[in-house]
Amino acid sequence: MKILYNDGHVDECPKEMETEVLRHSAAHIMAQAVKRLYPDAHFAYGPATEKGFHYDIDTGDTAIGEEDLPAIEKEMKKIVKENLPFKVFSLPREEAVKLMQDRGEKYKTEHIGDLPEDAVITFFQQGDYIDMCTGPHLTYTKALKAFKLTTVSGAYWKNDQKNKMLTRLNGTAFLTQEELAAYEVQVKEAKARDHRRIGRDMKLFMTHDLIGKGLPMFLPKGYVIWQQLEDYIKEKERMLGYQHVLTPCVGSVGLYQTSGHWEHYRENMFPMMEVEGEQFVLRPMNCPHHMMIYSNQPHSYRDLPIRIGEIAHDFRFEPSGTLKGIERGRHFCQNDAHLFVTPDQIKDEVSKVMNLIFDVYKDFGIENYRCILSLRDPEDKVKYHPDDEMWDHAEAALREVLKELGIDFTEEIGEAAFYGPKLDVNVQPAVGAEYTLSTCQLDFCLPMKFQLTYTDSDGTDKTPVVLHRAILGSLDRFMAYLIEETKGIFPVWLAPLQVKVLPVSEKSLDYAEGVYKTLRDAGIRVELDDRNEKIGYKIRAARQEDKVPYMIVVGEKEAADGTISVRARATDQTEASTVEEFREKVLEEIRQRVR
RNA sequence: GCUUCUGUGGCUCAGUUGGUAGAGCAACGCAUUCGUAAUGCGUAGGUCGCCGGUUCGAGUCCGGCCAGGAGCUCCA
Repeated sequence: MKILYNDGHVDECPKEMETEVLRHSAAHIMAQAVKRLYPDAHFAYGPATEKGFHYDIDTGDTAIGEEDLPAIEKEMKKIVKENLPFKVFSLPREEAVKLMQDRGEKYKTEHIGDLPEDAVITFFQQGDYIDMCTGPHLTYTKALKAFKLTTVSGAYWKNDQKNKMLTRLNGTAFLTQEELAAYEVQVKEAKARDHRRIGRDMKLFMTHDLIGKGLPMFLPKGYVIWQQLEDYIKEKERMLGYQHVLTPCVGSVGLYQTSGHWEHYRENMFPMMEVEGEQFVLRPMNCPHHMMIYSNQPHSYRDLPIRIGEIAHDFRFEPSGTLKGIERGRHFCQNDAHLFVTPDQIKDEVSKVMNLIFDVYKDFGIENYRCILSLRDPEDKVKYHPDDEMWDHAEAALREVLKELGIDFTEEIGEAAFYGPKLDVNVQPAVGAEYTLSTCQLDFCLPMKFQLTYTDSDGTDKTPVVLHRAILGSLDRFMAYLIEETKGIFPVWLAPLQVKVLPVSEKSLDYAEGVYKTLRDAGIRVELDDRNEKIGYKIRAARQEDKVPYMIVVGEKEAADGTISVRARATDQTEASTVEEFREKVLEEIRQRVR
């Protein structure tokens, strides 16, 4: 594939750049089509993305909706067929500004103003459409062979909420029709994996208007998984010296004024309520409560580190547009803990937290994640606790530990908590943007605000350092991720239903009941399908609806020789066993948490 | 919150240019007692998200609200 660079030369495109160039050119061709159909449209940014391309457009008074996409797509096909050549030219700044102004491109004009003084301003043109752009691009429009417009959404100009909301037209393009078709299949499969769909189909959780938006409720089967996760992580934490507490979901406004949350995050909290002249809020996080637990009694340096953990209910007034099933709600349950440590224990404790995170990921088979060191924006003195020395120290400490542990990470400016830097572990869900699963945060700030102390070896009072950390993040979100990773086919120890007993006919019902009771009494989550249906039907239901790991088929044959026929969901293989053997096997799998 | 799209029985969907609702699966009943991915027949179930408007008449047109999807912003 030949491509045109902004210095005018044409060259063979490096393989790894082909799709990106293609998509970027597709964005230009889409813009050209839009300009033909909507002459008053003004264009902002139109990049290639990981999944396709988009262009942000100010459509003036005429709205472009999804129903308009076919017409735009048709016009694009026409442009492709016209096989227009891409041309490139550059202009001095003044002339560039004039060209864009003359064409009514106010966003492009503004963009020129943001470019550095010495920037070479280049334009790509196909037919009568001219776009300010650094390229490179295709050489002819006919090279765009496989594309599709997908959705219309909105995006703020320069991604700033204070700016105008533009119309974002989204599409995707591939080198071949086959790749495009494969992509469409993949999108369909991702939708089928969406935790919201599986959660409803498998009756794991529900929502209802009368309860309120962003407030999912866990149903019996979903709560089974929840409880397993809770037991699992608490056990891990106990082994590492954590102590668990229970604190209320409400706190006084004064508590959050002390912590600084009231000043920094009041907008994201449910509104204050007043009773008997006292003011309270639903808590959005647990740090202040745990600070108060620490300060309940004096501490010696010998007591540290102290690790306070809680499976804690929190409430945050998330904007309605950000809510997403159990991945992000207005109520959620954090796997939270605060570690109170001396300065020279920081490294050791951070590395223990990171090891715990990776240990847990290994247990669940989570492999696709990335680590981010979230730093403050030094310019932003409002959002972040103003103490540069503290910040430099904390950020350096965290960075050093990560390097020592050999963890790959990227740094992101302006992503820190107001009280300190974070190490976030992010994952990509089936549908939508990536999110943080686990976090470890270093905090020199809140211990000061709460005047926490410990007595050091020299008899003086010192301020402890606090590590905030969440391993499963919120149980809700972790469960959402697990649902999507497993497609609802959970390992035995997590499965809401572990075994289903399927009698071949009512003749073998008595024997089936005996098998059922043996397993139930051993603590195995088992159901008996005593419906008057054929065995094929019951297997289909157990597979598709329950996604149960083990199906036990019993008929007259089994009843006669006292065996059971075990069919594994994972392999669809059947093997004979005795109920006692099977019971021990399953119990062992549960104990071992076999994946 | 913003832009945009969507909203028909538990689920998946049909419903032509406005004339007072259909299917499959699930549920229930009857028959069948049947060996590893759907036995047959039958019954019931919806004032088409809610409210208002236009019209002789609205699931179908218009407005508002609610909820959901996609994305943007945000996520202590």
